[in-house]
Amino acid sequence: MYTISEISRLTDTSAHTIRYYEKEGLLYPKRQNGQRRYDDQDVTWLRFVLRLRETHMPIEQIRSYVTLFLAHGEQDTTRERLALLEAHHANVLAQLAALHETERMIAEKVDTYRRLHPTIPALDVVQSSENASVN
Amino acid sequence: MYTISEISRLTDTSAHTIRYYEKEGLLYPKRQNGQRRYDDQDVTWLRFVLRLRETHMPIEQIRSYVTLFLAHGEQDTTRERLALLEAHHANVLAQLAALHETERMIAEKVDTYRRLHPTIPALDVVQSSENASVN
DNA sequence: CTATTCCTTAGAGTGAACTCTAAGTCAAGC
DNA sequence: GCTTGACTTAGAGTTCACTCTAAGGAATAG
Repeated sequence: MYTISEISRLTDTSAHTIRYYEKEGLLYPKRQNGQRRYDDQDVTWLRFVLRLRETHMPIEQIRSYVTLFLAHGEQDTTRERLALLEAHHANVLAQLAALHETERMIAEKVDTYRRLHPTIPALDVVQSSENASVN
Repeated sequence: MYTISEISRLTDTSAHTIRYYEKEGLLYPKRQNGQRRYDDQDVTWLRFVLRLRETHMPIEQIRSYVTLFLAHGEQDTTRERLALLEAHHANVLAQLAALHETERMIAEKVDTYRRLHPTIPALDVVQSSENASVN
C-alpha cells in the first residue's frame, strides 16, 4: 500500500493532480486514518489513465468509463465499456494518421532547410510549388 | 485574394480564430479599405499552422518561428528556424511513439472485451497479470 | 434607399486541466 | 516535547486556446 507521495513518485505525477483525479471520479483509493492508500492495482490503473490523458481522452470520458465499471455488479456494463474503448481507439487512430502526416510535412521542411545550409540564397526561390513559401 | 469569411470556409476555421491568430502574430494579411485580404500563400501557411496546432505546437512557438521569418532580410535566421523545426519534429516523433504504445494498449483491452462478449463472467478472473484489472 | 451581410475593434467570457493556497491535523525522528 | 514533513479539505488562481459580445462602419442585393 502506497501513500499519495509514493504513488506520486511512482507515476511521476503531482499529489495535487492525483487528488484532483480522485475528485473527478477517476480514482477510488482506500483510506487509513483518513489518509489515502493505493495498492498495485491503483498504480496500474493510474498509469493507464495517464496514458489515456496523453492521448487526449477527456477526463469526463474516462469518468464515464469508471462509472460503468463501478456500476458492474448491479448490471452488465461490458457492452458500454467496449463501445467507449472502441470510440477512443478510433480517435487515437485518427490522431496517429494526423500526426504521421504532419511529421512528413515537417521532415520535408527540415530537409529543405538542411539543403539550403550553410549557403542561404533568397529562400522563396528554392521552394517547390507545393510549399510556395518556406515559412 | 480572399476575404476572412472565404479563408474561413477554405480552412474550416472560424473567422474569430483567424483574427485571434493574427493578434497572436501568426498571420499578416494585406488590407483593403481596412479589411483583411488573404492570398493563396496565406491559405497555405494557415493550413500549415493548423497542422502544427493539431500536433500541439504552442502558439507562442509558432510565433517565434514567424518572427524569425519576418526578421529575415535584416539578418540570416535560417539556422534558428531549422532548430525550431527540428525541435518540434522530435516532439512529434515522441508523440507518435506515445500514441502508438497507447493504441496497442487500447487495442488489447478491446480484444479482451470482445473475447468476453456476449457471455460475460466475472471480469477480473479473465485478466492477464499485466492487466491486473480490466478497468 | 434600405435591409442584409460582412467587416472592424477592444475586451470579456468559457472550458479544460491542472496548480496552488490556507488552515489545520497527525505521526515520526531527535 | 517539539520540529519537520506529510497528510487533510475547500476553494481560489492560472494557463491555454479559443470563443463570443457589443457597438458600430462599409459594401452589396433587391
